This record gives sequence, structure tokens and C-alpha cells, in this order.
Amino acid sequence: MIIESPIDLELTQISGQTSQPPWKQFDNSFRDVLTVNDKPVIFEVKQSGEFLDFDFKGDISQKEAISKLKYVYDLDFDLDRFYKYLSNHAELAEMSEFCNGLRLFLADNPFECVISSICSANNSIKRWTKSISDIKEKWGNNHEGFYTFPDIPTLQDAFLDDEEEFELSDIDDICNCKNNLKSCGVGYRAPYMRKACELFTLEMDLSEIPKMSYDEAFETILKVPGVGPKVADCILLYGFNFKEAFPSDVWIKRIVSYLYFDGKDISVPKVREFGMEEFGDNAGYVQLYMFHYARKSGLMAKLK
DNA sequence: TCGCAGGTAGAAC
DNA sequence: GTTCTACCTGCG
Repeated sequence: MIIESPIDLELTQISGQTSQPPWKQFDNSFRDVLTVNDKPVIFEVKQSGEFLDFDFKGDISQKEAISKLKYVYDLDFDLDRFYKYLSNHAELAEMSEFCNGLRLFLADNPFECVISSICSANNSIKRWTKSISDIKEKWGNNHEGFYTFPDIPTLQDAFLDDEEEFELSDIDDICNCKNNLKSCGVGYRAPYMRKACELFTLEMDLSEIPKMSYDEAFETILKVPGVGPKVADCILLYGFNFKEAFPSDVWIKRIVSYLYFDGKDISVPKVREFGMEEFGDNAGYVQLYMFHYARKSGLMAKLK
């Protein structure tokens, strides 16, 4: 079954968006389990010309499957309109040819995105991918070798580190302690993750976020432990589809400084303000395209 | 072996 | 309000 919206599936999958790790890659397809109406559904997607071809296994209708895939791969976003926007701005004009078909890769659910994004802070994509995959395998549900992300209570009950697991479980040798957050390589982010779970249990309802304005949602999500401005914007963009977010890290700062400020060093908070002001509803996509344009065009190597 | 890279929290300015 | 430093791990 084909969905007729242009996309570069592989580019979208491997682009390091912190919504969820890339799906498992097979010869010519990607597969993973998503949750649709509280039911696990295994999806297989592949490139067919410029479109997405898919298959699924699970207790939902074809219409529901299409709707989920359209959300996760943001297939209703009008890329042609966006490319016209890019070509009308000299600083951005080259980007669409380097990243043609790149789309947002949105999270299966917001909680997964919050924990994933906390894990991504001050981290490498490689270590981040391994940590999130480990968390899913240890505490998520197994569906034919594909794992869902654990729910809030399950992750809240996870041990923090070897010492805590040794103390509170009946394991007789601390060397055998492997079912704890730090064993997933998340380092000092482990307590942030647990405190975030506690916050979502006691005080903050993530399902309220989509009803808020961007500014209100930003201020709310900033209260989550381990979440600063960069991570908050990633959560709002990849987890809640707020396309006016402009996640600003050191790379975006270098790129924006180069393209717009003659190489002059601008602070990250100023870059965020600039991006939101300048790009409006396109900010999220501009950020995504800037990063991959810099990667592919050689600009990143030059700015290092 | 050690230095470096990457955002946030908390403290100091 | 802005700037400094510690935090954890994998990599070169």
C-alpha cells in the first residue's frame, strides 16, 4: 500500500532526530512496532519511487494504519511549499537539493520522546541510540523482537544503578546487576529520568501539552528535570509536532552564525530567538534542514 | 592515558 | 540576567 507523499525514507530514518531511534533496517525496508489505539502494531515501510510503501500487522484498520504513518513521518507537511520558501531566502536556497525528501520523524508517544530527549542532552547519537534501545529491551514489551517504549509507572520503578539494584533486589552478586538505568549507559541522566516519571505521575499531565500555545508548552516542559531550552524544543518539535520550535545547540549556533552573522559568535539563546523570529512556522523544518545541509555539503567540517 | 565533545543544574558573578 | 563548572561515557 502506497502513501502518495514524497519522502526520502532512509534520510529521514538516519537523521538523528531524538523522537525515537531509527527503526530496524532490513534489505530494502525498515520495521518497528508502534502503538495505535493502545494496540501494538508492527509496521514495515520501504521506499517506492519517491513515495512510502507500507505493510502492517495488528488489530487495526488500514485507515488507522495510514493515519499513524502519516503522523510519524509527517506526510501531510507540504514539502513543495517549504522548498519554495527555502528558495526565496538566499541563505537557505541550497538546502533542499542536499536534503530532498527529508521529513520530521515524530515520536510514537510523547513520553518516549521526553525520556529520549533527556538522554540526548550532552550526548552522542551513537550512545543515545544504544541507551534508548537498551531501555526498550529491558522494560518495554516484546512483539516479535520489536520493543515498545515502557510506560511511565514501569520506568519509574526501574532501579537507578547497580548499587540500588543490589540493595533492593534479591540478586546475590552486584556484578550481575544489569536491570538498572545506568547500565543502559545514560550516566548522570538516570536520576533526571526517574524524577521526570515522578513528575508525570504526581503533577504534570503530558496530554495537556497539545492544548497549549507554544510558549506555554515550552515553559511547562522546561520544568521537567534534565530538560533545558534545547531539549524542551526537541520535545515540542519531535514529540508534539510544534513546528515553530527551533531547537538550538552548538551546531545550529555555528551554522546560523556563519549564514546570518558573518561568522560572529552568537549565544545559543539568541540563536533560538533569531530562528523563531526569522522562520516562524517553518522554524522546526529549517533547523532540521540546516543541520543536514551542513553535514552533507561539507559546511560542518569547515565550521569545526 | 588522557583530552575532548555534548546540554543542564546550580552556584557565582 | 549572564557566565562558570561539574556531571558521564565513548572516542581518538
